[in-house]
Amino acid sequence: MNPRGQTSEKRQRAPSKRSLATRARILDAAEKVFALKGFDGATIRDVAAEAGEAVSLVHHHGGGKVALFRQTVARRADDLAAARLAALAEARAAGPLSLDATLGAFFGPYLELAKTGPHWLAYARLVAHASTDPRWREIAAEQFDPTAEVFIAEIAATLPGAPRRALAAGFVFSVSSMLALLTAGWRIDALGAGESVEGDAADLDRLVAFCAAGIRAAAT
Amino acid sequence: MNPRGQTSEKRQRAPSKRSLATRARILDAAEKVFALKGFDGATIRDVAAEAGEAVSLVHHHGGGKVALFRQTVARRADDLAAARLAALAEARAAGPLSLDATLGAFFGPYLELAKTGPHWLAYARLVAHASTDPRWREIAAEQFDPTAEVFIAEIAATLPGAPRRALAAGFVFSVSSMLALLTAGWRIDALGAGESVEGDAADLDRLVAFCAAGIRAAAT
DNA sequence: GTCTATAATGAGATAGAC
DNA sequence: GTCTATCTCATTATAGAC
Repeated sequence: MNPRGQTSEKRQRAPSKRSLATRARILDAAEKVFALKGFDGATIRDVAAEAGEAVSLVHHHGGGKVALFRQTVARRADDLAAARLAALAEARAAGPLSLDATLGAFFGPYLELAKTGPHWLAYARLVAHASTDPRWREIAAEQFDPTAEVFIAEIAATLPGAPRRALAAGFVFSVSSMLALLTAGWRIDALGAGESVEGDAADLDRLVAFCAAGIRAAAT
Repeated sequence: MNPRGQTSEKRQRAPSKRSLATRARILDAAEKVFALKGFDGATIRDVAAEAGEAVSLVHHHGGGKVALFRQTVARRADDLAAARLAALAEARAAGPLSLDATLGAFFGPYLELAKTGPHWLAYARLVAHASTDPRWREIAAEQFDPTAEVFIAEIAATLPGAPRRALAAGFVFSVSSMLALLTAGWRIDALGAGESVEGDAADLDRLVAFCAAGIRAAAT
C-alpha cells in the first residue's frame, strides 16, 4: 500500500497552485460525500460532481477510492490532534489539571472547530462511520490512538489507583457520547420533545458533566 | 411503501413450513451480512451465498434490498423491546426503582441476548449502523423510540425536577456507550493495553456505573 | 416456491489526446 | 494537470420454465 494514502511521501515536483486548489476542492467534496453516504454508499462520480471536476481527475489526485478515503480522514486528524494537545497545554498552564479540564481540552477543540463551518460536522460523521466499521480499524487506531493515550494518561494522573482498563473503557464511552452529540442530535431533540431546545452550549456542558462523572464512577 | 417492509400485512395463503425455514435462513444471513458490511457494502449476492440460496429467492422473500433491510432490523426489535419491558417490570416488582436498576433493565437484556449467540452481536452492529445513517432515521425512531420513552419516563421519576432534555441527552449518550461497548470493544482492549482483560462482566458493570453517574450529573 | 438465464444499469479504473 | 471516451466488471432486479 501507498498510492498517496500515507502521510509522508516524496514528490517529484512542487505542485502548481491550481493543482493544490483542485486537490483541496476534491478532498472537501470527498469529505462531504463520504460523510453523507459512507464509504460504500459514496461513489467517485458523486465526489467528482460535488467538486465540479472530471471523474478521472478524482482518481488522479485521490489515487483510487480507498486512498482517497484515507487521505480524507488523515487530513483533518492532524489538525485536530494539534488543537487538542494545544488546549491541554493551555489548561495545564492555568493550574493543576482537573478531570473536567482535561475532558474540556479533548472535547472543546472539536466542538469549536465544528462551529467554524459544516466541514467539521461532516468530519464527525466520517469519524463515527470509520469507528464502527472494522475495515477502518487500522486507520482509526493510527490517527487517533496516540492522542487518546496522552489524554488517558492525564486522566489517570487525576485518579490515582484507578485500573487502566476502567479508564480506557470510560474514555471510549466518552468519545462515543461526543460523536453521538454531533451525529444523533436529532434523536435528543425527538426524545426531549415538549421542552424547548436550549442550544448547543447547554448540551456540551451536559456532555462534559456526563463523562466526567461517568469516568469517576467507572474508575472505582 | 410496502413491499413487505412493514410489520402487519395480509397474506393470501399460509406459507409452507419449508418457505418459512427458507425465509428465516435468509433473514439470518441478511443480518450477518448487513452487520458486517453495512447496507451499501452488502450485496444481495452476499446474502444469497451466506444463506445457500439462489439470488432471486432472496428477492422473492426479501422484496428488494431496502425492504429486506427493514425486515432484518424490525424482526429482532420486537423481541428486544419485549425483553426490556419484562426486565423493567421484574425490577419494579423487586422494590422501588433506582436509576441503576432502570439502566440495568435496559442494558441487561441486550447483553444477555448477546451471549446466546453471534446473532445479537451482529444485530448490535446493525443497530449502530442504522443509528448513524440519516437514511434509517425513520425506521430507527419507529422501532426504538417507544421503548426509549418508557425508560426516560422511569428515569425522570427517580430524578424529580431534572430537565427533560437533559435526561434525553443522558439517555442518548448511554445508548451510544452501550453500542460502543459492543462494537468497539477492541478499542478498549487496545487503549487498556498492558492490563489483563478482565472479561465482559466487569465492562458491563462499568457501563452501568458510567451511565448512572453520568445521567445524575447531567440532570443537575 | 424454486431455479436458470438475462436484462439494464452503474460502478471503479485507465488510455491517450491536449 | 486536465479532459473525453471507453473498458471491464459487479450489481439489482425480473422473466419464465419447472
